Amino acid sequence: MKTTIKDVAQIAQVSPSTVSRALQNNPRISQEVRDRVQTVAKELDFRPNQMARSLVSRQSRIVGVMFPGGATSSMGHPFYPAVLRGIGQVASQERYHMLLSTGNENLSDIDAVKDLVNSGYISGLLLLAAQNSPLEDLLPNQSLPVVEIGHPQGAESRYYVDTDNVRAGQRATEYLLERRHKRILFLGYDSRFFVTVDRRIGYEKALKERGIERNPEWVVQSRFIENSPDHKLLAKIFQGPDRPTAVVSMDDPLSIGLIGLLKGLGLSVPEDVSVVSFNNTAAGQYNVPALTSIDVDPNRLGLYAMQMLLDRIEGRVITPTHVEVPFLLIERDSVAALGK
Amino acid sequence: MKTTIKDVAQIAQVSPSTVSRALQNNPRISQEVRDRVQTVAKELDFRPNQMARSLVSRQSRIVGVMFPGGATSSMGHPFYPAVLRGIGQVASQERYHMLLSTGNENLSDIDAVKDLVNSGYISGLLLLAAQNSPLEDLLPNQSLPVVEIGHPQGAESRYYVDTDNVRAGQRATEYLLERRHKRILFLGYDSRFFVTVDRRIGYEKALKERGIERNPEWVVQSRFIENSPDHKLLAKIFQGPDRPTAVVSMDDPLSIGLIGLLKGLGLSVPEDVSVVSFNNTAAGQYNVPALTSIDVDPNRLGLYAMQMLLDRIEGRVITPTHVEVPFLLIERDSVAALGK
DNA sequence: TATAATCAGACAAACGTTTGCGCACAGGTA
DNA sequence: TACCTGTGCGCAAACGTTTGTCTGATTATA
Repeated sequence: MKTTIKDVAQIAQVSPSTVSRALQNNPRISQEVRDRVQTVAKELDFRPNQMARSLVSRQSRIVGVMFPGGATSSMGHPFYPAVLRGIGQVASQERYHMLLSTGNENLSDIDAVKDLVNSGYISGLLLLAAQNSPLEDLLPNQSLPVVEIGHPQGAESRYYVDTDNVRAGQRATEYLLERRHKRILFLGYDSRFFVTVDRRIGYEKALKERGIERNPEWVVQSRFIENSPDHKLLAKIFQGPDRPTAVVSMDDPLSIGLIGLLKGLGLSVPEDVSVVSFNNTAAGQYNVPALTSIDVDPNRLGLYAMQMLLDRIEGRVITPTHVEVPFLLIERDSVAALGK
Repeated sequence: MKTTIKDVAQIAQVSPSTVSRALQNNPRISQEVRDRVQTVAKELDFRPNQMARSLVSRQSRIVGVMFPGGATSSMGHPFYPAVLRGIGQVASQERYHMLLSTGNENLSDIDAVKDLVNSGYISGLLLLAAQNSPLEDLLPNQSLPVVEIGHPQGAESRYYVDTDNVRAGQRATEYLLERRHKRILFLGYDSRFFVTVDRRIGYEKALKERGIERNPEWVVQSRFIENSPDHKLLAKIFQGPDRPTAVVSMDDPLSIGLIGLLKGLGLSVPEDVSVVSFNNTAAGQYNVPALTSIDVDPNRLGLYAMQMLLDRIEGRVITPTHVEVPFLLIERDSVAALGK
């Protein structure tokens, strides 16, 4: 039998309520009794049942962490573990736990969140929102603090941390422009994912500022370079006479796939085609050529998000409703300057 | 206000206990009432408060997942997310949640586990045990099912899933022996980590079976190839006249570091030195040369462990107290056969 | 027809805490 | 002496469920 508050109370010769207060250092309890209770509690290795505590206090020291498609699918990409790591860092410091939500084929993400929220288990929610979702519907209980990681479209009132993907896309493009590239392809666009939408905006902005006409056919939607339809489209584009000399690519794995495809066409990187990639993964780092890639600092993304969430849970005043985490362009070997 | 069982009871004109039973399809409730209650519950979008439910039933549909050193440090290596992914897969199917434990500098792993166990939050525990720990002490509540991932030394009675690291080490070594290598170095030994201890045993076993004398100085403990003391030791070994022609290396990042170091010495892989690595990471896959590496299938490790844990939690009979997950040697470009 | 057996549902206790309120006792003031 | 004010602690309700036991009604048995 686990030791309960009653056991402590009995041995310390006080009532359960006194034990409860004594352990919280409530000033209504005399120093003497407080010491006695705490000693007994320590001796019995008493650890309050969080379930009971949470039931009445409606506070759980657990935050829900919702991965799109469940942890199952997300964990495949190093971005998510890195975010989780950031979250874990502050969770650990503040003695919070993380409850991972798991949507799957039978259980939509939305239902998974609902379950999480209504379960009463969590006192805050971290939403890794890759896609936009009607969050309002998700949260019958308006009082639950939510912080999103990733930009929630059209809802400025929400709390979130994010990368400024417009600027990131712009920066990637400018980096190539500065090296005299003019024919730049944008690879990995997907209207469902706001990261890519935003980066595309930045990409087009950069082109426009240099007065370069953009070619809509050079925004390629492939996320799965290995498969055929996009494969063929890309092959066609790169076999044409006015082929792109550079690519802004949404993800390192994608870039690596692209490089393989180009090699098959007799084109090499960076000699024939330059590539600026995103996410700065280990795979990209060790690739040959090592990828020049924008690091969006997922670790810090998680860290800030968790801090913000905790501020909200514990009612600390916070001014900003969102924070931007700076990105960093890591220069490696996949970009060459074009001759004059 | 969230809708409670009482709200449902009132509207369905029955008592709370009847609602409870109706929702569990308890046969003591007539079909008619059952239907009525369920309809009302659906209309109100009633989701039982798990906190309350768990308090009385002592069942939470949450399993604790304990990473060594907290999720914080673990998540850096792709092995752990992959395990988590496996766990998540079956958790998702069975509508379980994962509660991540987070030890840190102020809170030892042991205390973190104790907290987790006594919190009452979890009904099972998955222990990613890299190092041995006095598990018995950890579990005052003997009734909590625990499954370990990784071999718990000297406690055959526990439940665990594991890779047969002795055989894996042996296999890696044999793979080199078959290619006529005789001078083989073992890199990354660390007595605190049983994986490496076991693999070393396999390594020495393989050597012995071929009648090759083992050189204790060729078991190098470095895990941090970039830093100096091990760095120097390795440099010295590889600059000697009878330098190793092959290496069994405990981890892909380590191997990549080694390859860099060798390059600095004018030695190239696989021409001068062959490397068989472990963990088959993306980084190793894209490395040049691509690493021949043993995949220990962490995803399946997590999957089996979670299945085993659920079997125990839900009281299903299970015969084996542990299961071995097969490993796979992935052949790539970091090994060359030695001439006759 | 009386009695037992069965059935459907209600009642209430319990899970282990927190917390508002009440009460006794002490000391100070009138 | 009588009254007020604090101080320190206990009592009991509450959180939202589950579950053992009880009750009243129906049906079966003798």
